[in-house]
Amino acid sequence: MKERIFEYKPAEIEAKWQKIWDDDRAFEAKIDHTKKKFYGLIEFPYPSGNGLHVGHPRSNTAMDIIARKRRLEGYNVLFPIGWDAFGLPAENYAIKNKVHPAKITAANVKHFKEQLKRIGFSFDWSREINTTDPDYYKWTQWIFLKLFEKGLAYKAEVPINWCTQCKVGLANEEVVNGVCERCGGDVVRRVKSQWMLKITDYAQKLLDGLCDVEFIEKVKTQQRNWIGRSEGAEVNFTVPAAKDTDNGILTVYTTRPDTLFGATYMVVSPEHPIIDKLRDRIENFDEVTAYRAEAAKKSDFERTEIAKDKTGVPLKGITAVNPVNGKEIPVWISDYVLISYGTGAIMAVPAHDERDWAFADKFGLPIIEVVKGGDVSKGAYTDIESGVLVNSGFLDGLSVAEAKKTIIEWLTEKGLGHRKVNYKLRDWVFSRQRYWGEPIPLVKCPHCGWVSVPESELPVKLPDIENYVQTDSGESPLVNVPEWVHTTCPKCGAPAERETDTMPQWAGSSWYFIRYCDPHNDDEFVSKEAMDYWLPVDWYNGGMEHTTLHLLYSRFWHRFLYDIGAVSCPEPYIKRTSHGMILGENGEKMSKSRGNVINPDDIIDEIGADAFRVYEMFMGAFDQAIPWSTQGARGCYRFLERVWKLQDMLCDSEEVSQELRASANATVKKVSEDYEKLKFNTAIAAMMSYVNEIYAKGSVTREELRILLLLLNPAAPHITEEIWQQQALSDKPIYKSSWPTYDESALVKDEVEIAVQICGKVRMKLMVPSGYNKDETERFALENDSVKKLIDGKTVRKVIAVPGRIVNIVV
RNA sequence: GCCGAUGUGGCGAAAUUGGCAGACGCACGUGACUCAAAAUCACGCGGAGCGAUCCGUGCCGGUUCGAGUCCGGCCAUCGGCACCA
Repeated sequence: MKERIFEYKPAEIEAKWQKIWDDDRAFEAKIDHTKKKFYGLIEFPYPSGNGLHVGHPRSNTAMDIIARKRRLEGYNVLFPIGWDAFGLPAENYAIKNKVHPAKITAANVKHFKEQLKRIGFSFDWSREINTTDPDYYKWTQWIFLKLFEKGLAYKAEVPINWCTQCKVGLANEEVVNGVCERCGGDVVRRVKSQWMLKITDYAQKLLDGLCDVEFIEKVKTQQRNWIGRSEGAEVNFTVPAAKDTDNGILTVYTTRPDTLFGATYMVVSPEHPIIDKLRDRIENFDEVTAYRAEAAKKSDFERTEIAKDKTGVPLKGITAVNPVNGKEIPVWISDYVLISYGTGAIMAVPAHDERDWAFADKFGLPIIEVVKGGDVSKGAYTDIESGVLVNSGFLDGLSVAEAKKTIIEWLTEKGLGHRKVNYKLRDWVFSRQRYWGEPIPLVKCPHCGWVSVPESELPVKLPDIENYVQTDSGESPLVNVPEWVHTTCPKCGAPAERETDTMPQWAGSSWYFIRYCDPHNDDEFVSKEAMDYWLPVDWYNGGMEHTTLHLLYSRFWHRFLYDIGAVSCPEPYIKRTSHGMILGENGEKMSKSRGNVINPDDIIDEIGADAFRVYEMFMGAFDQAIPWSTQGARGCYRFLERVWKLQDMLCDSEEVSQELRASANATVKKVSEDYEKLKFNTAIAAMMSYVNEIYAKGSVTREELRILLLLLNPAAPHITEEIWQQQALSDKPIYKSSWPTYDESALVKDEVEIAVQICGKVRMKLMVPSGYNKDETERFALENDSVKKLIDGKTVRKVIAVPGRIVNIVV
């Protein structure tokens, strides 16, 4: 082996190439209609004070590999980056230290940017955006106004989580096990007037849209479950006592209208309006009131904690009439019926619903079997496949499916009910009583009501304030800025007040991928040309934790923008994949309190960005949670060092080239395919094997090295560029080169090794000329002397031959 | 409780989807180099046995010439949802 040229010094090489890419503006995307576009997206980070952690680069490196590969394949690639910078940590820091959140955010962004740049991602930094930039949130506000104008934003009284110690409203994510995440104080529900977005209007569209996109199945399933579509019927029961109100009708929602004959009582939720309307007719109103107060006091947490133990109170003096058979049944209230779903009232069929059964069992209510197949004295029979209707008049003898159809037709005809679809999806609570968010651009006028701020006056900027703490009543700190709050009505000019609530963190991230297409446009949120060229996003990778919030919210906004003609495709993302979490070395989730956090800077200091990137991709299956191993990362450094030292093994022997050709071709095929399937671990393993093979031979030709460098470049861009340049493998750098192709015919070797089995057990291995078919392989094996010896004296009963793999001889 | 995923060496994991289980890497062991160590290179590395062989992919059963992979029934771990009628 020749003397080594010089040592592998990642720090020098990486700084050098990062500068070259910057100076060259190598990854800036420009619209070019002669080229096919590829838009690759990763979730833009929240620039937290802790800096980057090793989880971020997993997603980023994966998409960087795809982006770099696409460029080599000739695509015009958009791979942008930005900052999701509104949010609670910056605000909490501001409250504590009386520093403007913008200041700390800017410092964090600077730190994150340095860290990301060190890793060598091929982001288009010229398109960097920041959700807290007024030039950005101007358009977030603009989209909100569109929603408002279309009636999709409305104000409603909804319960929020209120921390009794901090005296602040908390987001659901901040409530952990019923107490405040920060101070451990009790969290109670408090009704507040909030801006809501009518995402429920889009439930069906968001569900249908899933059919047209390539999301991994897990994501689709979670979104479907979250939207929670169910088909059933609304049925009107008459309540004679309520004749004067509601026309004496109480409507329920049920997915089992077929069991209508089995309804033995009704339950309304404690919040149901009918209770107050019937107050004079309810004989035990005091008891009912006490129960309602008890239910209201319970937090959501308590309600679910005691989910299995049913409670309730009968509405004495009130009965309902089952429309199908005229039977009078009692009416109860219980908190197992939710006011927010269906009609807030149910018909209880204890024989065929587990919750109703538990309730009936506890309070001694009658249980009538109407679907045969189980033992309703022991528990509810809920099977809908095999049962047959009984005790059900004209439904007797029908299957559940037939009975459903028949009863719905009957109800519809008589005007007693109709088919109904319900969704679990709730409207989106959109306001926060916080400072560090986009101001909601509305003005409340005593004469005109809520009025939009005119587009020409956007953005409504956040004013500078001193104190970021919410008021005692839980209002946003913006209420303490009278000169900002007091304004005039844009419609009538009368004195009016601005909305002081701000938007949630999800707002800015619901459309950022659109802004990336045209980030510096002052006149529109995106130009038609940019949007038509770049959208939709071809491939979006991100965490599973965003499946039901960010991913659903952004699909909602995009679909809305499509409906009003502002964007030209209905779905924003064609393909969505997810990465697994990186755990600490002890296999637990990385966290400061566990003391198992790995700082990427330390790793890069030791082994360089390339080895860090390679390790993040090699450590295990991309979609699974994997514990970090610094030793394992060092192994990847060793691999790159071995690649570096291939420079000492260069030769121009025809023979060496011949011998490596088949492996090189196989590696191109394997790596090309595995990168696409996000199977980075096996792609890198294949390159390692290829390098091991070269070491076994002791030399490599320029062409075979060239192929390896191209394949490895997306994962380890710096070292591969440097070797490429050192060895003058081309007059242009790799990032301006082309992805290697493979020669299918060169994949075939002269001979293949197959296994010879006797009765399913491997007895020996045999080299067989490749290209042999089934019969030829079989004959070849049976004529082999060693094989003959193995089956000597036995009767061959059957031979199974699989060309290129195996011959199994049954004796 | 419901939905989803996973279960393979000391560890992270592979296995062309029914065809040689453990590729690749970590850790470990032996040797070479070295005064020595580190680094590097070479070899070994599921278990039992000197051996030919036998056993082995969470457990029990089945289909098949052949099962990590398919079918039936369990167990365990992780993630999401959770009184949604």
